[in-house]
Amino acid sequence: MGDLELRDDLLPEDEGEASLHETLVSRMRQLMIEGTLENGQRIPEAELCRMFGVSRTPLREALKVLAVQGFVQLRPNRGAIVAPIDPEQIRPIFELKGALERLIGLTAAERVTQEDLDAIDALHHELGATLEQGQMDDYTRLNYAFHKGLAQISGNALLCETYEGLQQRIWRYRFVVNEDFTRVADSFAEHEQIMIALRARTPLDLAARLEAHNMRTCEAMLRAIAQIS
Amino acid sequence: MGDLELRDDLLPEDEGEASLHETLVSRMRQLMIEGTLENGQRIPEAELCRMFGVSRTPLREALKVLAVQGFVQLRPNRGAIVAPIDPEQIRPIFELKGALERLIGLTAAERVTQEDLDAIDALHHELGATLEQGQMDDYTRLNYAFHKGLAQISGNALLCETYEGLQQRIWRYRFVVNEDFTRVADSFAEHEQIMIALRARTPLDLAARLEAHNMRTCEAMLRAIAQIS
DNA sequence: GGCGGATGAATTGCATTCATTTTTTGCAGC
DNA sequence: GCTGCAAAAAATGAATGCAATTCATCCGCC
Repeated sequence: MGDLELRDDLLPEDEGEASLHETLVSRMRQLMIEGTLENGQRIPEAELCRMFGVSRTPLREALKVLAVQGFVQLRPNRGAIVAPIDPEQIRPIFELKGALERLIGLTAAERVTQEDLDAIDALHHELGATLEQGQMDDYTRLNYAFHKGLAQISGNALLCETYEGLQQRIWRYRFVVNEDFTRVADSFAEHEQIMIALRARTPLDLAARLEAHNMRTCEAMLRAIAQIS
Repeated sequence: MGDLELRDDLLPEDEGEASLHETLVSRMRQLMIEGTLENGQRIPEAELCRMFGVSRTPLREALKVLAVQGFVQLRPNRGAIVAPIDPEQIRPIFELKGALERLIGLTAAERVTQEDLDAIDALHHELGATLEQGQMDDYTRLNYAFHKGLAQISGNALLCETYEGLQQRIWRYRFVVNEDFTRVADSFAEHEQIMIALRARTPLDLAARLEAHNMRTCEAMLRAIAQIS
C-alpha cells in the first residue's frame, strides 16, 4: 500500500467510452446503411453474435432498438429482417423531412453564429472540391455532414436527433441517386443558394430553399428507383 | 381423426396479440406518462420485475426502447431514471411539434375525406360537451385523440408516429396546463377555428392555425410551470 | 464531530440455459 | 413424382447465473 497511484479517471472523457449496447446499435445500423445487410434479408441472431463476438442478450437489445428506429422489422417468433423500404415509403419520409428542413431553415437563419458560418462554409467548399474531382463517395459523405451541420445550427437537439434519424433511413438509397451525376451538380448549385440565404440570415428564404432542395432530392431518388425497377 | 376441426386462425386478428415486449414498453411508458413514476426517479430493475412479473431480460429490452423514445435515461452501470424533462426541454419539443403540426395541416386539408370530417367532428363535439360539464380529465383525453386524429388524416404513417411520440413526451405535463381553465376555453375556441379550416380544406390556413394553437399551448405550459416553481 | 477510505450488499451487464415456437427434414400414402 | 403429415432440428423468447461495477455502511483518523 506504499505507493500512491495517480488516478487519471478524474475526467471521464465522456467520449470513446461507448457502451457495448451503443456500439452494437451503431455498428448494426451501419451494416444496414452501407447495404451489407440487404433489404428484407433475414437476420439470424446466431450469425450476428459470431460476427460481433457477443452473446444474444445484448444483441437482441440492439435489435429492439433498431426496430424502434425503423431499421429492422421484428416478426414475433420469426426473427428480424432488415426493414424493407419500398418506394412508397420514401415519399412520406421526405415529406416529413421537408417539414424539419423548413424548421431548420427558420431557426438556423436566426441563430447562426459566425463560427457556424465558417465551419459550414468549409464543408461547403470541400463539397465543391470533391464534386470537381468526381469523388462521388466523398461527396455523399460530405453532403450528409453538411446537412447535419445545418441541423445542428438550429440549436434544437431533438430536432437534430429526429432529422438524423430520417437522414439515415434515406441514406440506404443514396447510391441510387449518386449515379445521377447531373443531380449532383444541381444539388451543389442548390447548396450554393442555401449558403447565400444562411449568410444573409433570411429565415423564410433559407427555409424555402431547404424545402425545395429536399423535394428535388426526393424526386431524383424516386426517378432513379423507377429506372432501376 | 374423424372430426374436421374448423380452424379460426385464418385471420390472424393482428390486434389483441401484443407481445410481451410491446406490452412492457407501453405499460411502462404509461406509468411515466401518468406520472406514477416521477421525473428523475430511479427505476430499479428488480422492482419493475416484481411489478410486472417478468424477468430482467425482457424488462431491460423495454428500458432500452424507452430510452430511444426519450422516456427514460440510461446511465451506464448506474441504472435507469425517468427522463427528467426540465422546462428548457419543453420549448424544443414544441418547436419541433410545430413543424409537424404545420405539415399535418398542409396535408390533412388536402387529403381529408368526408368520413374523416365526420369522425373528427364527432370528437370535436364530444370535446365541447366535456368542456361544458367541466370534466377536465375527459377533455384532456379527447384533446389528445383529436390531435392524433388530425395527424392520421395526413395519411403519413411516419408523421403520425413521430407526432405521437412528441405528444406523449409532452403528455406528462398536461395536468399542469389542465389547471389553467381559461386556457382550456381558449384552446377549444382554437379547435373551432381549426375545424373551420379543415372543413374549408384550406391548407395554409389550417397549417397556420395548428401552428398557432401549438405555440399557445407551449406558452401556457411554460407559464403554468413557472407559476409552480 | 466530521471526513476519507475500506468492506459488504445491492445492482447492473452480459453469458448461459431452458422452454416454446417455427422451420426443415423424412416418410408414408396417393 | 407429388402431397400431406410427423418428427427432428433450428431459432426465438424468456429465465437464471455469474462477473463487474456501483452504492451503502462502517470504521479509523484528523
